Amino acid sequence: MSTVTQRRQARTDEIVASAWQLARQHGIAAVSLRALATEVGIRQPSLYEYFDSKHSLYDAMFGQGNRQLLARLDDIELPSDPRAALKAILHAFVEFALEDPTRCELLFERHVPGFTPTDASYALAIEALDRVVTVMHRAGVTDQGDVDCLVAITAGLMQAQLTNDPGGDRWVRHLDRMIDLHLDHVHDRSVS
Amino acid sequence: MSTVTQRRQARTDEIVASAWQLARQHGIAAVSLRALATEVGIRQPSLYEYFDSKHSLYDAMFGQGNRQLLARLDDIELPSDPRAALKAILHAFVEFALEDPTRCELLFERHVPGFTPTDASYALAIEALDRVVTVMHRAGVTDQGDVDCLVAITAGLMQAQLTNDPGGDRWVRHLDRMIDLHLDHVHDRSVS
DNA sequence: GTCTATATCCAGATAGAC
DNA sequence: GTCTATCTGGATATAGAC
Repeated sequence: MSTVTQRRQARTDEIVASAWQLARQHGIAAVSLRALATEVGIRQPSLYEYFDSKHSLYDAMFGQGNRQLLARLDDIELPSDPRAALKAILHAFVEFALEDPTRCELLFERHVPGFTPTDASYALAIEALDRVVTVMHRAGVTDQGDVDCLVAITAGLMQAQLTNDPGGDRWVRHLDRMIDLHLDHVHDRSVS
Repeated sequence: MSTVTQRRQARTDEIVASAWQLARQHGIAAVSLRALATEVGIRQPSLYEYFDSKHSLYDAMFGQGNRQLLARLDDIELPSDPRAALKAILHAFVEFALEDPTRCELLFERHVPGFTPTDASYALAIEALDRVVTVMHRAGVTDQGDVDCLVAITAGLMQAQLTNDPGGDRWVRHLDRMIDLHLDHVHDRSVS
């Protein structure tokens, strides 16, 4: 990679980082290109050297967030016990979501009116979900309905936590219990 | 109530109804006072005769939505069996939410940046939740953690349904099964 | 690649005549 | 109670000089 390309990439990364900072301060939907340019230390039109539109800025943020999620899922060492492995990966997912509510807004909620990720960025989100589903399969959760339920339960606890008590654990502390309950349920059905 | 007051109230209701209509077309956050005035057939500044600010318009919508929810919960005939009653009221809740995604956005999600309901309106939301919790208590769900879980599970299924398949039942069709599973779990614990 | 300047459009809110 | 006119501020995006 040429030095020019490197510099450009570094600048782009810096802009995205500043955008996240603004988003954390005022909400993901309230990021304006004016404020972003000020934050970076350039004039607003100069941003168009790096992003075709505000939409493409959001897409870059969406992609980066999902790459962070994938990296996180890569980092965890999955226990060999399938049930423990499922707990581990779902915990990692929830922890990732809770540690940055703003990132959560962009990645998992619909807080940016009119924004839809490009296919390339969306593929990253699909891949992350796929990894979770794979671990579910290994734990014996093969029925699509059961997968849907477990995903919804995890998301429900996470969402309630984020909305009502960010930083606390009133809801997410029940995650393990809910996973056990559901896995037992799935297992009981398969043997009967 | 005087005729003048009646007329004024009728006009106010009409404005709120038009606001809901616009919200359903373009999203709850995209309601503008200009478009609203056009829809009603008056000029934009005239809206301030009925609402002090856009915030207070949202608050009126929030209050109306919650009053509709309370009316719905009043309407259903609760079975005498506590478990059946819980299923009935949670189904009513979910059905209410799914039949109008836009109303859901304002009542249960955070899709209006900067909007927080007044205490009076928020009290209605609390009352609705209280009614659900009361039925939970009667079904033996007395532990706050269990209440939180059931609420989160219901919301999780509802949210997944709304986001991924509005109008369908891929997620919400599991609601009864999840309620049974959870109630059995609560009961097993209490006898052991 | 960054700038100044500007186009274009939109928003919520207020003043004051009628 | 409704209007016209306007204030004030914001947004994204583009043109073209340097």
